[in-house]
Amino acid sequence: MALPTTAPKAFIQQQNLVEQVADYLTQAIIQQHFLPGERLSEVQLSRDLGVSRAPVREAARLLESRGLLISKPRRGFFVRALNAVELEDVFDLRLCLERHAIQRLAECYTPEAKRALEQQVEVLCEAAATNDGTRRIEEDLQFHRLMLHYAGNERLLRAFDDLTHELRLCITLITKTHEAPDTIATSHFMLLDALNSGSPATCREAIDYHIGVARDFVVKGVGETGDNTDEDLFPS
Amino acid sequence: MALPTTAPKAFIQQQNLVEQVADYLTQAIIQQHFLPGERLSEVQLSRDLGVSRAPVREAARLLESRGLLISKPRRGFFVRALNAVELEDVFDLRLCLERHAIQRLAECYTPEAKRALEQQVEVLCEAAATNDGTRRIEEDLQFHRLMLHYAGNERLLRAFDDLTHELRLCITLITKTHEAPDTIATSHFMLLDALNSGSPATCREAIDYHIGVARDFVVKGVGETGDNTDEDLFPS
DNA sequence: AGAGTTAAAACTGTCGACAGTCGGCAATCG
DNA sequence: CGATTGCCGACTGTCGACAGTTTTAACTCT
Repeated sequence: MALPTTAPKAFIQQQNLVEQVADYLTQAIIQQHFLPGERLSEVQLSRDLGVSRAPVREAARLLESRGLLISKPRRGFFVRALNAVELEDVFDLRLCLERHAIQRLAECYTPEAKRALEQQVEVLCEAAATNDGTRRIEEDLQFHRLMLHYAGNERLLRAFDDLTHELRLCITLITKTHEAPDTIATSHFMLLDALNSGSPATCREAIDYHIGVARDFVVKGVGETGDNTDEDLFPS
Repeated sequence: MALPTTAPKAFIQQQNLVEQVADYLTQAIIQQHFLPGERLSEVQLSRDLGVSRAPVREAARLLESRGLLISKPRRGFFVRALNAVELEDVFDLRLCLERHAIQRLAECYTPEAKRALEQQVEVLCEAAATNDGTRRIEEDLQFHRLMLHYAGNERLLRAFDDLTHELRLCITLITKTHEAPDTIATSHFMLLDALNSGSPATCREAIDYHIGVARDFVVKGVGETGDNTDEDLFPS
């Protein structure tokens, strides 16, 4: 009963309508087809997508749990908008998670993990040379995701994934600004070197610097493009 | 699937049906009226609660995002069961979050925060003297929640809340085991002392010790009561 | 003309129903 | 007697509809 390694299920088993709608909404929000604070009409969405409202509602709840949408009772779902404080909080939590992860990883830095991370840095450098801002950011996030993965704590990885959804919420704002490919490369090689050294202190320094740079970059980008400090958008 | 003894209809009167169902399910799961790995039938739940399936489905999705349920396509929702590895991961992430929080808190330890935490320790000590295991644990968690709260990062607090839902999944298993009231008290006074000292190193030591004790306590409790290592319950 | 009031339109929350699918059971075949 | 195949029941995924509420727009009065 052994199946071929390449999953044939992918061809046969079309995924749920809920997941399809969720994917569509996620992409639409990330690509700013729906602007922050904008209200999403269930009926209009279901009409546009050719499905009923039930899958749309469930998909919206899914995205709400991921922090991409906010629901107001009897009002519907709104695209989440991050203000400056929330953005700081997101990066602070990211620092918290990645500090922990890199130190755990340093404790059990297998050759496999080393190889995977080095390969991903190569891919990242390649992407950094292009003009595709979205791809640069995705490959960057993928590198960090790999770090979290090889740190060996699934729950930690899930927390990181939850966070990246919110990151993507505003990160497209800065895809236009072009960070120098060299900077990106060195920045990540520093992390690899720190892992090779095996020193917790060095790892911590490296990740602190790395995320600090990323935070400044995003905060600056959001500040320039116009931040969303409208408090009405964020009911408790 | 035996219906919990508490009258269901009484719950369903006031706010969002979805949230009411979610609260009901949460309580039922925490109080082990639904056992880990057990399947929840949408139709039966909706019949028992006197609502239609839509709110039940949405509530189930909510609980899935909180890690209390797991959905299998075309099969339905199952009560999440934590195996030993996942439990370790949960406590590792908790350590990560609380380490960060207590150090942030030490940086901005206002009198208000100090007072609130001291008061909560009093409440906790009072609860520790009783035989109400659930209340002991809730007051304990509330103390830690306050720490996270006064650390001043809403997103960090949310991550912690997400985690506590999973903690409660298995924590009731040990409500019977009775930790000495003195131990609980000293354990938390240590944290207050560390915060008063203002030393990051001391804070870190205190929280490491504190959570280490809690982890050992829970892991031991789960090990005794019978762990759920059934891999079938955890599809990717 | 502007502010307040009221009526209509649109939308969300909830419901019951239908169809496709999954798991189990029995009958059949080797 | 064991394995396989076809069938049956139960359940999930999805849909369209109704009721209550919110928003919008028209309308009246000053």
